[in-house]
Amino acid sequence: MNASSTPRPGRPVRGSTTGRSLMAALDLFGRRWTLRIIWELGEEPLGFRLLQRRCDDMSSSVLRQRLVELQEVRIVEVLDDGGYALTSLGHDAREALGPVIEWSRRWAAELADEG
Amino acid sequence: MNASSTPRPGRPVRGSTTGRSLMAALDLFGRRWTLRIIWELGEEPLGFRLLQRRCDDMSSSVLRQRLVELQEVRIVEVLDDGGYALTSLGHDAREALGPVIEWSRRWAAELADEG
DNA sequence: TACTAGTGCTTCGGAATCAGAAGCACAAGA
DNA sequence: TCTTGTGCTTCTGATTCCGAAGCACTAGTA
Repeated sequence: MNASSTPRPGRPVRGSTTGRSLMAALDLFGRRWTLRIIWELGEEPLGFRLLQRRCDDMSSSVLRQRLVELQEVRIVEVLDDGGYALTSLGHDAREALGPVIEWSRRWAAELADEG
Repeated sequence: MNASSTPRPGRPVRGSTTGRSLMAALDLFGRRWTLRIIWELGEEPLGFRLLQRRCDDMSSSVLRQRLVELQEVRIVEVLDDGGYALTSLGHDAREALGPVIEWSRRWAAELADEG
């Protein structure tokens, strides 16, 4: 794990010299499974293995990596009982994903017209 | 390029496309540079090399790959003059990203409090 | 006292993906 | 003709991801 590779606003991001917060967010979200993890955790706090199952049995090594990254940037936190949960910031992020979900329905409908 | 590997919302199953279309979207967006490309193309249509520059000089091979994928799922189209542009569906997707941008600002502010 | 089953997490080899330099064919301008 | 810029491909090495295996620990069961 290279901790310093986690994209953060205010600092240069992978392939970026500007460090604009949006680019940091796009980089963070543009990593496999991160969006999905945020989505699944939004429903309810989950333990490691259960969360893994919800994410189509993604590999445990990557899941662990993502969880560390998301903790570093305060989107995910560990509860007293050891479970993983979204922080308030994390919940905001998930809510911000709402329109994306609506869009994906329209997208699905449009693509279905052609097969 | 394996064309069939591009995530698409599944065909309607038992009258509902809801669950799977979101997962397909999360998978599609969870690929490096995809979100960024949609974002940059939202400003205006761009040629290949200019788009590449806007995306922090990402590698041309990956850019080409992403553009093919995004064309397959009707988010990006090629104009008569050869430039790349978002389709109307693509513009909708970019607009759906609006709340994510607002969120990223709050995220930046909160993370700045600690360093 | 086992024994079992579940947990969070790590390790590691191979597979898939990405990065980035190089270069090709083409077009427009000087 | 010579240059410059374009879209795009190909190639090699680096990075990332996958996934099976297994470890240490806990809770329950007998």
